Amino acid sequence: MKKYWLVKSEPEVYGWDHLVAKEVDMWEGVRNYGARNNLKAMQQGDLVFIYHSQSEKAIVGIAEVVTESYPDPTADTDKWVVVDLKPIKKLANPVTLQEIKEDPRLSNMALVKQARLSVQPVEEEAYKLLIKLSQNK
DNA sequence: GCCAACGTTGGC
DNA sequence: GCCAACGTTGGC
Repeated sequence: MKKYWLVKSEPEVYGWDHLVAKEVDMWEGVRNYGARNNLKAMQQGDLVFIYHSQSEKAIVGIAEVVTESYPDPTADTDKWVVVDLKPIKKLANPVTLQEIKEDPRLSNMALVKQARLSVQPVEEEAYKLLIKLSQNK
């Protein structure tokens, strides 16, 4: 069954536009065990929200997992992994952290409760709702 | 730029 | 293996 995820990045370092420019790219640099476990659970075809932290604090686009996890070639040990992501589409309107916090139906999202987790699962209901929010403007 | 939250490291 | 100290992330 298809699953949904959310990954965070700082747009100035590596954001949605970088991914679009590359067409398909490794999502690398995850150095956190919780986040890594989520990366490992990703499967081909899963959908991934790209969230921009810091200056933007909004979900900006959707990517698809094209290759499930494999060892991170940029790491000096083999305990870290990456996945390959392909941008699918930019959201019509970004969904901001503020909007997410204001919606009680989204208050249990890891994004709200565990601000620092850089790779996190998203419930299917939350996914659908976020898509709606991105269109209702 | 500050600070809270949280993850990691290292001494014991 | 515990826990204090430290470092990093990210919202404000």
